[in-house]
Amino acid sequence: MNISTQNQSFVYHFGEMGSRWGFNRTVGQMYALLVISEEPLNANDLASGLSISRGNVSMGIKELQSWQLIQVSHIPGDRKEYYSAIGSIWDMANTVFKERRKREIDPTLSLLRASLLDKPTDASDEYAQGKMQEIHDLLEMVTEWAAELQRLNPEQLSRLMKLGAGVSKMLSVKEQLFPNKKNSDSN
Amino acid sequence: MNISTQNQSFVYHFGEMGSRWGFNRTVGQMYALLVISEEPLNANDLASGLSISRGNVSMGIKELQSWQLIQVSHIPGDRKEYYSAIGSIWDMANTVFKERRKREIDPTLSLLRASLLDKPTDASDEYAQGKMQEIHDLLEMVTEWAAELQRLNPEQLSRLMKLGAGVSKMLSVKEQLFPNKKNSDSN
DNA sequence: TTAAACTTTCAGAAATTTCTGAAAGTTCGT
DNA sequence: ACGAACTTTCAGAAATTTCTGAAAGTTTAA
Repeated sequence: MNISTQNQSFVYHFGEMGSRWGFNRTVGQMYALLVISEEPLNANDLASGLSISRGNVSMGIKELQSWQLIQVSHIPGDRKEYYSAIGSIWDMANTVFKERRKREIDPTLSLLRASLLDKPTDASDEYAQGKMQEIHDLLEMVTEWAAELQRLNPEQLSRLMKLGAGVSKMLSVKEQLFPNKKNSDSN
Repeated sequence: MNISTQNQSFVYHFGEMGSRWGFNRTVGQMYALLVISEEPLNANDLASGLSISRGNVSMGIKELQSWQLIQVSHIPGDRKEYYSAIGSIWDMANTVFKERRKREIDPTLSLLRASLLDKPTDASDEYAQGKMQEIHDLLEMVTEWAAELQRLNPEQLSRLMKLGAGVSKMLSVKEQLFPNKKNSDSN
């Protein structure tokens, strides 16, 4: 298998960026290749397409599976496994978000919660705990919100985003329609 | 300088996580330490507090400055530079978001735009471009939206997030109040 | 202008991550 | 039960990233 020059730069770039998104270069490249190819690919296709070893492909597939980003299929009369990217781009984004939350935010939240249970022993500990509390509250709010948003379907989400700046206008409309309890945050 | 055991785990954890957020372990630790310490710290404090070399601290500071996350100050009669985390936790989150967008999303968007200008040479190129277009549109929408949200002040943002699931209800209210052009996206 | 007090730089060392390829494991048809 | 066709594993090699510490650079005061 070889990749058209047009797609080469996409695959390569995805490799570079992939590493920032939590997986390594080859895994990023593998995923990019699977996303842009209409037909499912087998492990040898990936290895030859990206000029990497068969063993590396095997590990990469395992990784992509742990991210729930790819799907296995079979071709009658062929014993190889064929892989393809799962679902739409929205699904992909959703999955990556959820997965990163699980890997990056959740452990931090646990740690912060645990730290906040300790009694501060002096003024500087107290200051530190204050900051930790702030970080905790922010992370918690953001993750909860993200979870809410992920429950919307792409269509709703898309509409919401297209509101853009309108969102703040909407906020004030909402406040006027349903003026509820006072809004005195400690922020 | 040494760090209380209570804070040790926070600093260490931030180091581990930091690497996922785009900077390396030591830079993450340095930042964590600066965030939770009320008084500004000098380079030696950081080096001894984290048991790392003075040179490493210097590089870390440069990195944190490029992220615009820290501030320099001075103490009368002392020639050392003292560093502290800039602004509130909200500012920090904002800065990290903006910075990551610049480093991770923007280059991808450019690449995708460039790729989309090429004429596809065959059916598989065409399929690939379709996918790239989808990714492009998604990234563009999300970044634009993120930029909008960042323009809100923390208070507004916080109110918006606390709406939680209410956001979808609000969406439909808004549609009823201002039913405008039909909503026929190509998604 | 000199020297003390600091900061930065950067070559090479150390640590970490990723990759290869041979060997071991699995599955399937006969 | 065997062997062909595949996949996975994993020890060590290669590549990459991070860190150290000595040397060079900068700033300030006198």
